[in-house]
Amino acid sequence: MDEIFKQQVWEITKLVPKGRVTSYGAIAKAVGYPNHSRHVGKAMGGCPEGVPAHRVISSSGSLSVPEFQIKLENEGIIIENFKVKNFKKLFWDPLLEL
DNA sequence: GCCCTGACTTTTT
DNA sequence: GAAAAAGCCAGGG
Repeated sequence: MDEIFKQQVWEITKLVPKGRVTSYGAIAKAVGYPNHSRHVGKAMGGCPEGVPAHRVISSSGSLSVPEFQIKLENEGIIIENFKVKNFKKLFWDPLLEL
């Protein structure tokens, strides 16, 4: 994947409002790669400080990284059994902001 | 250029 | 609604 791709992914991720979440697929679309949701995840693996990667989860509302539960709860997001409660309400689509 | 892998998604049971 | 399978594309060996 190109560095540009990562950069864009991180930019979008940083735009996610506090207390909200989004999905890999949504970000993938936002950066212009609708079917590269996986690579969004890979880009997250090398995300720098200041990027709220914990707000990026799968489209089902389940946490890819259980560890993020703490941070999410800290932002006011309710986690239940490794899944985001009220996911539909908390879901933030990057495309709406572009 | 083939094969495996991946913080995924969608469809089908 | 949860679990399994198929689909998707780019990178690395």
